[in-house]
Amino acid sequence: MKELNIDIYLGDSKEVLRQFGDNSIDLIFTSPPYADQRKQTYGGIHPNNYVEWFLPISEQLLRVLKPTGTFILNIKEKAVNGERSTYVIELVLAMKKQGWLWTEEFIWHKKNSYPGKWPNRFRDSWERLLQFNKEKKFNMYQEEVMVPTGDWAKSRLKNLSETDKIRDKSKVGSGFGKNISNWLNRDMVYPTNVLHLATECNNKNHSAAFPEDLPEWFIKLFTKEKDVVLDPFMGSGTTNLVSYKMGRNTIGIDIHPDYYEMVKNEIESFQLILNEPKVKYEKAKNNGRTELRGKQHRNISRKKDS
Amino acid sequence: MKELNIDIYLGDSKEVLRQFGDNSIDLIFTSPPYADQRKQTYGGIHPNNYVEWFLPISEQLLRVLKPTGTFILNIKEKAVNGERSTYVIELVLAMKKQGWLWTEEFIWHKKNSYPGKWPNRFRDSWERLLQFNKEKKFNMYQEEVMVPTGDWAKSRLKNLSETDKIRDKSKVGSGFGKNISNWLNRDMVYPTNVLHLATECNNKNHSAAFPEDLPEWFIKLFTKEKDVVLDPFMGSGTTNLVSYKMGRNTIGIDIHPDYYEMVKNEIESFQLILNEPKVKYEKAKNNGRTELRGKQHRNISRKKDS
DNA sequence: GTTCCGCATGAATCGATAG
DNA sequence: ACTATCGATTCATGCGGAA
Repeated sequence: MKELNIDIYLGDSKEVLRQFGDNSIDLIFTSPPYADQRKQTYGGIHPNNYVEWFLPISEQLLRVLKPTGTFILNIKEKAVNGERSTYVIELVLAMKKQGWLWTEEFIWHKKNSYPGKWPNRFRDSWERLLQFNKEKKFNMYQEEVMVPTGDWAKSRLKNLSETDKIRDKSKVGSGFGKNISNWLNRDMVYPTNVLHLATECNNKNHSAAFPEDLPEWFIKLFTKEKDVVLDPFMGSGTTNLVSYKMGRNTIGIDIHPDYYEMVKNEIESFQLILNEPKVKYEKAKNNGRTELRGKQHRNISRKKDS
Repeated sequence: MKELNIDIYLGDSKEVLRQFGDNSIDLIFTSPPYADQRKQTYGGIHPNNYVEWFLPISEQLLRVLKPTGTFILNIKEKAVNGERSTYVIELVLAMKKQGWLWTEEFIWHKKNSYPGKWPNRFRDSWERLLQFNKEKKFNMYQEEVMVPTGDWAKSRLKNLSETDKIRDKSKVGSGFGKNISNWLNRDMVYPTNVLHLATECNNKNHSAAFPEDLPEWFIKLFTKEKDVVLDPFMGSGTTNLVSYKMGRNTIGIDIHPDYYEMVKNEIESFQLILNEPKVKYEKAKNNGRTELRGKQHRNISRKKDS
């Protein structure tokens, strides 16, 4: 009998993270608030202060990440005054000085980017997925994200989408949609470092910053079941919910009480819907990791039959 | 009666460029030699020295570019010792200090990237196309690169490319986009900052660093006919040949004699094939710009009926 | 139940206006 | 001069209602 945990915390990540032990996280996947020119906005960080704001947090992340773990940072600089801001690339350099290895930069090619027309610029339709590691050797389960080969898959998938109305995400790019891999388990190849998927607009009454496919792909690639996935900027909790669905333990932190409450409610309704008939719920008991937790945090656990 | 020039130079760009006047170039499109870890390689620059090697050249480029002009730098850092090198992002910061505006970063998503498999990374299938400008206002002819609208493009453009795309390329003067917009002049939308082109590998017996579509797209976007396109790292001369086909004046510089000779021969055979029946050739006469040229350069001009 | 059309909605960006 | 706010522009997607 095993337990899966979703632990969410209300507070500043650089403070909350002190509660966690060294080398305890397998994957950090997060999309921090992007820099905002407006200084006094709720949650906005000015581009000029972004690096110094982020470094204390990444310092803690470096500490809690396992040596075999990976940190994926989803971010994109905005255009300010006709130029691209440089705070992201400055952050990369600063994090290297902090001790991180900058292993790779994935590209998220957004199919439906925000519209608009300007005399000097086209629509911004991609974001960075910066991969950082502590060591050169890290866990990577490449087979989990293999995709069907080009020609054969194209024709097959075309018929599929015409008949079954399967969404575009199955068709393109880098291995999203597990139904495909079930049918086409031959002629599979490894994906590339360009991911091609759409931004889900708003499925429910809350809008996620990124589609579920995005964290799902990296969770498959860098963790196995029972591993621990951390999102230090939880937001609407997409990373944590996806992790939980995929059988990973997960921790979310956010400084905004409304996000905290929203995810808390989301988890409850989510678990009720998913597991009503078969699984029994209970409040979490204390175990090794829970001893360190602060009062604010919420811990929801699910018993799994095994 | 107008002349179109292809001028190619043998020499170091930072020296050759001194011959050119300020504010005389409309577009710089180039793919410089990538950094190479091996110190003594022919043409290779060590990552640690890359920025200091490039800055004297970009200083000249900043001088010769028109205030309304654009500099597109095609580059991608390699993975060295398990990490992405940082010389490209350091170069961006250094060029900003030099006076350049970092306007945009396009992504070239290569459809067929270099094959390979590694335990800690996937195939690299994208490159950066860094856009720099002198002023916030610059020439941009966005209508020239419009593309068919979404759903439609997938089915129709595919047929197009299979049957008629090759014929379009071999045609002189008329741009690739012109034909499309004639046939599909409704439902056209502006593109994004992600380019999705295949890498042509087998055009001739020499392999170009990038497909012709890539410089063609930026030449259409940032220049009009009779404008001047410069490639300070000419290589096999793709940028210059495409520019010439599109009715732009073009200048190429390369430090390697074999590249210089190859492009020289290429230009001659290219022009013979293209214009044999109708156009007469002659050695270039001196005009205003030619006065400044050194002995090494080669100037080929074509008389156009008007 | 399908299919199709209309409409709201985004991690956007610029230029103008107002303080 | 410098900064905050607002309107205009634009398009892929998902959803709801209608045929």
